[in-house]
Amino acid sequence: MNDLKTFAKTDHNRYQARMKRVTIKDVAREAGVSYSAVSRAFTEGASIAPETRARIEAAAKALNYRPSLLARGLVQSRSNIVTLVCGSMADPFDALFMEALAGAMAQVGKRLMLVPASVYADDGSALLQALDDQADAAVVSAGTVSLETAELCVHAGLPVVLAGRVLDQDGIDSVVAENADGGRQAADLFLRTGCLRPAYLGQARETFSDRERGDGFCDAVRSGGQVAQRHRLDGADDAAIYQTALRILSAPDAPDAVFCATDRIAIGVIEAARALGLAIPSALSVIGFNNIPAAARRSFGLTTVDYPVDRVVTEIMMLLDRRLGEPAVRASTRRIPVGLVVRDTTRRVDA
Amino acid sequence: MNDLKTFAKTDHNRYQARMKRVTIKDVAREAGVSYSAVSRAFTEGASIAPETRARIEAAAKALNYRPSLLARGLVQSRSNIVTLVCGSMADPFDALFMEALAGAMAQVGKRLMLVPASVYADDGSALLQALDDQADAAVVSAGTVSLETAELCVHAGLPVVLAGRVLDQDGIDSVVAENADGGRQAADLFLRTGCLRPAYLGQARETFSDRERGDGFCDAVRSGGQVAQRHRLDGADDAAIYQTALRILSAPDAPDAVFCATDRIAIGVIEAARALGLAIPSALSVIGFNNIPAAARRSFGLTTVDYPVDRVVTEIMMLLDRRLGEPAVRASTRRIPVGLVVRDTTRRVDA
DNA sequence: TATCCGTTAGCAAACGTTTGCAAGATTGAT
DNA sequence: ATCAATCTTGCAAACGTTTGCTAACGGATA
Repeated sequence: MNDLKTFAKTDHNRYQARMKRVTIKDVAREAGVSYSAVSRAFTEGASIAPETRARIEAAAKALNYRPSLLARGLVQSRSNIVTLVCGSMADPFDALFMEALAGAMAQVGKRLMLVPASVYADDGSALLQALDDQADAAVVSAGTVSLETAELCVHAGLPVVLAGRVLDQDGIDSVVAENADGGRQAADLFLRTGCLRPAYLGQARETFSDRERGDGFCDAVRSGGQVAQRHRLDGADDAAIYQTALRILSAPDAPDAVFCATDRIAIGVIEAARALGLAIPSALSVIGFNNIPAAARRSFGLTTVDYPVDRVVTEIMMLLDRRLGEPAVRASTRRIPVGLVVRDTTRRVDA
Repeated sequence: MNDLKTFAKTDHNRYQARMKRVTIKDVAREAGVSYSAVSRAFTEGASIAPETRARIEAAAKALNYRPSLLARGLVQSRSNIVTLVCGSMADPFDALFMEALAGAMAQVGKRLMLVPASVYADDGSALLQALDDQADAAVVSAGTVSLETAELCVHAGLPVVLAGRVLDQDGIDSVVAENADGGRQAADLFLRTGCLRPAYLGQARETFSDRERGDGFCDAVRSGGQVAQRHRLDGADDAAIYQTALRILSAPDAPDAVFCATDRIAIGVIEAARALGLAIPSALSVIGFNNIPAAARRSFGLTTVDYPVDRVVTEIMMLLDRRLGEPAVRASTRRIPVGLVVRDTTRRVDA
């Protein structure tokens, strides 16, 4: 990607041969009205005679007129853009979340602007992009968001909703899974199916959800009178997942049941177990989190904690709706209930 | 998602308590200069005394000033936004493509605006969003794009690059895989490993790439003196893939080798084969396309045609760079070479 | 000291909309 | 026919920038 270095430096305006845009004035002239009339013709419920509107619409169509969202955004100080600060798409869950969110936004006439957290300094500055864009709102599903940045957004009246973490800052809504409960459910199943050495396997870098899941799991295991190992990935990609799983499963005190922070990790564990000749679920039980489509594949049949992405998106939309209507409303964090879907990587519970 | 119906209708501006934005004028007042000076302080290489610039930057920082991209975009008629018309993210390849593209754009100071093709009428109107946004460019990786719409974009001076298809319209660049060659390579491997009833399995709705892959494959099979079956999915989701595969593999004249339009389809075929007790690769060979991470998993070990997503993104950036510098340049379509990566779903070729 | 040139700063006009206000047109009732 | 009330329309001022032009201010040269 070295050729990109020259990209920004090239003066792309040298050949400023860009066509002049068809503006509201052109339409006005064509239709023989003032240009405020044209504006009104395109605003639903504005005070304009049906016949005039028809004439204007005809003129607009003839000229291929399209309103400039930039100009509109400028004067309304609202852009109909929602900024999504997102991370890697390597986990299918994240991709599906983004798709669902984009769809929901489109339904309410807003569009999603992508900001990859990875290309910004890890100081929460990615979120500031939303401010620059005059975004109507921001959704953060990855990356750091500092209290300072958050404060800035709140102060600027930018609604921010966090997905997958909560921040102790007034004015910042968030929606997260009932992570601890999910962990508890996983632990319960392990205990009830007679697992003796349960373990938790979390992300390489601890995240909010990751910690909650691990805590919920380990606490529940402890309540059951056992102790849980707690591990962490050596890296973020599939190979690292596999290697970590191999290491854990071939250790002297290898677990006989592992609860993973995500389905993607769980699948790596399944593959490592198979490579080691460990029978699933008799010798090793595995539970994931998210219930991504791959978990349901026959190749894996992964028992997992279902985290319904549509519910997440719906909650986000509701929080946004509420805060857009009433900006000063107290911040709230919505907890999405999760539920075990039992497949083939856990043993039957004895009746 | 029924609650969204009221979303747009709610008057979110009722409580227009939005903080007044810190503008260039505020900074100018604070720094004791005219506001054009402030503008220049933020434009690289502008004619301004270093000391004045420093003072202005200090003032800007003190006030938390952030330039309005809307205003800037309006006057420059350039928004630093690139619109991506995209489809479902159910196939990991698409998600990874998007991630890579977003990253590359971020590196050159542009941001990606998501337009889900599915929410727009199937007449190419999704692309018009790019026009409304005053986007610097548009990338289309899904959905329809009509000649009429394309013509409109070209005429408006909006660079459009198509990913995965070519359009016979001057001014529209595109980058596509050497699909036919990939199909040919797959066919050759099948033939050389002694497969007798090769088949192609394409998308539910035929796409450009899909057709090319199928054609390349079938032609090559024919040149080898055999005939190839040609099938099509019954639906788009994983379940439909699996069912279709089941049907094809249990037919009386079931193929003993199937080349799939994508890895995702190929994985479905592998699973169906296993469910039917067909040994891979002895009883059934399978080849996919794209080489997504899942193909390399031990569970699948899928032989596939590698289509390097980074190359695609690089080409797109280069095409964009070229056209931004010289808008009237002739349209070109870049073909990305593809290559077989042989794993475990095909038989060894006899030396 | 007068002249010229280069650098820096400010003025004001764009960019394409929306929208409050007031005037004009239309309607209906008296 | 008159008046009030309602609808429709146009004017012009925003919105927050960039940028061409001009002026001011130096210093260097003659």
